[in-house]
Amino acid sequence: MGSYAPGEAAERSGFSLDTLRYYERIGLLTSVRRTAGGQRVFTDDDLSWLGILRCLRDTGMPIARMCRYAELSRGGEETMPERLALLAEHDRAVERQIARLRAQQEHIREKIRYYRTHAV
Amino acid sequence: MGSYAPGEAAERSGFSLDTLRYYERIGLLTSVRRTAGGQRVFTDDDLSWLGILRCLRDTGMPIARMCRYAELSRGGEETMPERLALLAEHDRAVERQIARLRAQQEHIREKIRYYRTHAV
DNA sequence: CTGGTACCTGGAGCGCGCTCCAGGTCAAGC
DNA sequence: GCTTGACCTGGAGCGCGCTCCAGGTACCAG
Repeated sequence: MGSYAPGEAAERSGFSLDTLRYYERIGLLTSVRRTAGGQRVFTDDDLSWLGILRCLRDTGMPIARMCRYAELSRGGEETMPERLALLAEHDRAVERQIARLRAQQEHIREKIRYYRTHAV
Repeated sequence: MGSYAPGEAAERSGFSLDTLRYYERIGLLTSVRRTAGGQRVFTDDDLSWLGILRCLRDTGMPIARMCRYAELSRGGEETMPERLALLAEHDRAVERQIARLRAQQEHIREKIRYYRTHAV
């Protein structure tokens, strides 16, 4: 616990090394320390931030929006309302996404039932 | 009812004209008739096929897989089992997708609750 | 000290699913 | 007949989110 080499961070977070470097470049990941020689060192905090990113990413948040969230998180307490608003809005987006998936899934199931009864 | 100009087909299906032409190029849409002058004419059947494509697309099926489905649909009765299998597999994929969304949504909601109680 | 592997950087490239463009054709209304 | 707008084709380009590469450096094991 406490500090992880890049390879281990990749493994634990589920992001590739290239993706971790990419996220750093675009400002999604800013707090990663370095050794004297310039190698990255990830902390538990970094990993938990990556956990949040994974969660937002997997639920379809565009990277630009994640960057906005990251920016707010770097800001102080006064960004709390906006962070909250952003997450709440995303929560609603996920809800809509699930509802649409369910509806479309129902159509697929009808199609399947149709095949089951009309074929063979 | 029965035949639609490209613009109307686009409007009714929700796909852009360019997307309709693209789907035709890659073989997702093969039955569209033409006027003597070469303009497309869409039928109700075309529109209902487009409805299926929209459904598969919106639930995240890759285009290559939709092409496979289209190919099977052009085949005879004997492709029924494979079509059925393809749809059933996709249904399971959608189910997994929804489950993952729900799980991640729960994390987001925890985060929101955290902000609500700790901030302001 | 040496070897080997893990890591570094900047920048180019990729795969998907469209989207746009140039330059021309078709067709309905006046 | 003429205009006007919708449509045609082949092919290039784009936006996203990575992914790969070349050429070089760091660090640990023996």
